[in-house]
Amino acid sequence: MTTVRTPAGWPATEEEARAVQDALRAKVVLDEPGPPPGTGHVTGVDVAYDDERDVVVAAAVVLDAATLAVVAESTAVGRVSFPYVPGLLAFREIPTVLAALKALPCAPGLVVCDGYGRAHPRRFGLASHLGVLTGLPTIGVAKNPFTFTYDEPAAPRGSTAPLLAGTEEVGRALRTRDAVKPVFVSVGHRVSLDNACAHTLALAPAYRLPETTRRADALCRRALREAARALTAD
DNA sequence: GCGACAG
DNA sequence: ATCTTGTCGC
Repeated sequence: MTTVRTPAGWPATEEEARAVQDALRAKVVLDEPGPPPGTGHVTGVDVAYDDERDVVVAAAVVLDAATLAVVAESTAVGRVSFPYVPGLLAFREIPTVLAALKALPCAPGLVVCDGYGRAHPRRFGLASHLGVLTGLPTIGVAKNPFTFTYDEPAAPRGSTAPLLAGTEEVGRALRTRDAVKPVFVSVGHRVSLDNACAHTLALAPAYRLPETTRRADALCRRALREAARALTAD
């Protein structure tokens, strides 16, 4: 597991962090469809915390998009680089996630993030931020609607409803299982919203959450437990 | 001003 | 995110 520290010049205040988002937002690419679902690699990234010990662990798990088989995985440990502030989640997760992505032995392909992309107060959530920093196609799949509104999608798996900021569609509520609470999909970087939803559905054949997030979540939790055990052992 | 608020 | 046992159901 690779170790990272907070990058020099990392925002120290909420005001600085918002300024970074406002500056980087112009670099987001929204006019590319992105890779076709079911081809190449799809990579899930997730993070687990131990605020008590000031430890954060990120995991990246690469799947074969056609079979959903695990192709490669990596983890990285770091220090908590920012407190949790709604709208500024990226500053808490990104340094360690970047390290995990860099530690992968192969190309990540499409990156699936836990959280939002365009569905964000300043249209620059975690997935957008990670996309701009890496140049990779990214999408966000969140478990909650944040502050946005939506009408309940129809009951069958595959049904969608717009996720709205006022009248602007910033993402989509996507039903991945019949009659089960939808997930909330938004575009990160270099992927269309239609394609982001198609990928998410293809990645969730059996459970509400995409296999990418499930795998990354399980891996970073296990790695965090092991890291905490190592710190306690001495 | 107050509360809500991805993880 | 994280704290946490059993339990109902396929």
